[in-house]
Amino acid sequence: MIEALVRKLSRCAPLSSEEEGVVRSLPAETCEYAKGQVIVPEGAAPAESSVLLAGLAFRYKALPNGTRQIVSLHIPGDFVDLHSFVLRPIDHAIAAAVPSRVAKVPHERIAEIVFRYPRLTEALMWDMALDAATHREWMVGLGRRSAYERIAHLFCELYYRMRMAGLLRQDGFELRLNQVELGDICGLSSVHVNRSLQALRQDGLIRSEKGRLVIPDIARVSAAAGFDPAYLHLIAR
Amino acid sequence: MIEALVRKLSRCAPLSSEEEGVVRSLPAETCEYAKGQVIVPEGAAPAESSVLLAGLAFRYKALPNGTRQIVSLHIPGDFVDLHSFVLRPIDHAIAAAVPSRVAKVPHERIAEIVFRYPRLTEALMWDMALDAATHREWMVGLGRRSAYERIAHLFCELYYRMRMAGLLRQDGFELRLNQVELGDICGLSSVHVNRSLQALRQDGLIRSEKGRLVIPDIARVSAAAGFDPAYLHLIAR
DNA sequence: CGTCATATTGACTTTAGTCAATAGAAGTGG
DNA sequence: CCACTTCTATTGACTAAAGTCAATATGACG
Repeated sequence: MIEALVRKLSRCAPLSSEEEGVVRSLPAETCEYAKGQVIVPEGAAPAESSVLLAGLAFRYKALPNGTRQIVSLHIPGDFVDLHSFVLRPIDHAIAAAVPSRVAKVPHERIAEIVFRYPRLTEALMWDMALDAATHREWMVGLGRRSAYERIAHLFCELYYRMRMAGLLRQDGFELRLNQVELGDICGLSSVHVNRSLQALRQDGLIRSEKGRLVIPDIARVSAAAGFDPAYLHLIAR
Repeated sequence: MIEALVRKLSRCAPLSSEEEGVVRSLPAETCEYAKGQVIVPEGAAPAESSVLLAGLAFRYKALPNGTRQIVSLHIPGDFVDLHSFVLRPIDHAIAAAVPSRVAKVPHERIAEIVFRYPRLTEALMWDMALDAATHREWMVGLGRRSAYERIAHLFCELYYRMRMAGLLRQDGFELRLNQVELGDICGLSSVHVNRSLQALRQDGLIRSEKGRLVIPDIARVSAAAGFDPAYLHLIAR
């Protein structure tokens, strides 16, 4: 399912069929990871970057006091650590949130792109920039939004990203994150996540089915969260 | 003072003198901005990226409720919005914190680099990646550190960045940010910033002189903040 | 000397965290 | 399919961190 990456990169600019072929031929191998397994440990200097093909992965930084902050969440089609091509060692760990399949792209292949395919290089830069834009939106949530809004905002973001990746199924998508993990994303304790989720359900904004999150009215949740999808640079699909 | 950018980019990999020349010739013009002036408004799609030559600038996102979150702070030598080359419109505003001089680099010049100078392209990608790494460290602070630690951490980061840029003067540096701005960086109210600063001073970790911040013992502040400079990718100077 | 911005303080409120117990659900081996 | 373990969710009682509001200083500057 490297196609998801091809589609994502073509959101930067339409790719020629040659360029698409280059992207398709990037993976050297694919690896499977179990739920909770570390894909790249913090401080490692991998010789390849990972593309998530299936599952759900996140990047996090562990603190000396035993807590951690999850700094990004990745769905299929995401280049999880493209930046490790230029910035090593990496400043965070990467782990699988659920059983996941990952394609490994050797850094030499990326170097080749930078040498020979400027338009594709721009697409890679675009992907890095999109990642950073998402970081910024998360910072806003962590710094200035209430617990309720943070969680609602995260769900809105995932709703649109899942939709873009073709993973939305009648107003809902698979999401197997527990409340501790949601807390590590939103900078909250799991107890407070629990209470905020209850409030969101009470208000009819979300419905949780086993491993699935349903958002019956995305406009209402967006309003509650102060969510504006502009930073995701979506395109009509 | 485009030299600061040349030096910064060569932290990725040594640049040839030709490549250095290319960087030096990037700016098309330089602009002056007054304290508080907006350099690029949120939602704009500039045709050039800004390099800070002198002063202090920050990027921020404004929220509907009137608050804002500052998402990055820039010192001379920083490419403030390199990403606007590939990701437009920009998702945040850029403003001068103090009177500042900014060089404008037309995006065509960057495109030229991507077409003809792969090693320099990698250096630009490195700069983008470094920006994102800083975003991530800020996320950790916003999500998981106390007010006291957040402020101490910010000061540690600035200490090392200033030192790298050659702007450190006997354990201190110029820093003209008021407590409201510090609050917008750290996700705190100005009142709480005030109290945390008092605690930091009380503990002998910092000293504030008019427009200057002095850190007599960086090791002690680093310990208090849980600061590890690895994410800044410093090099020996 | 007065004005404006900024810093400081006190009193009080709110949000979110902590701790500990209980309840549910999911998965496992027999 | 059942008993059992284990993880996850939920609840209550209490604490602590940070926010709010409003008043008062302080300081830079024209």
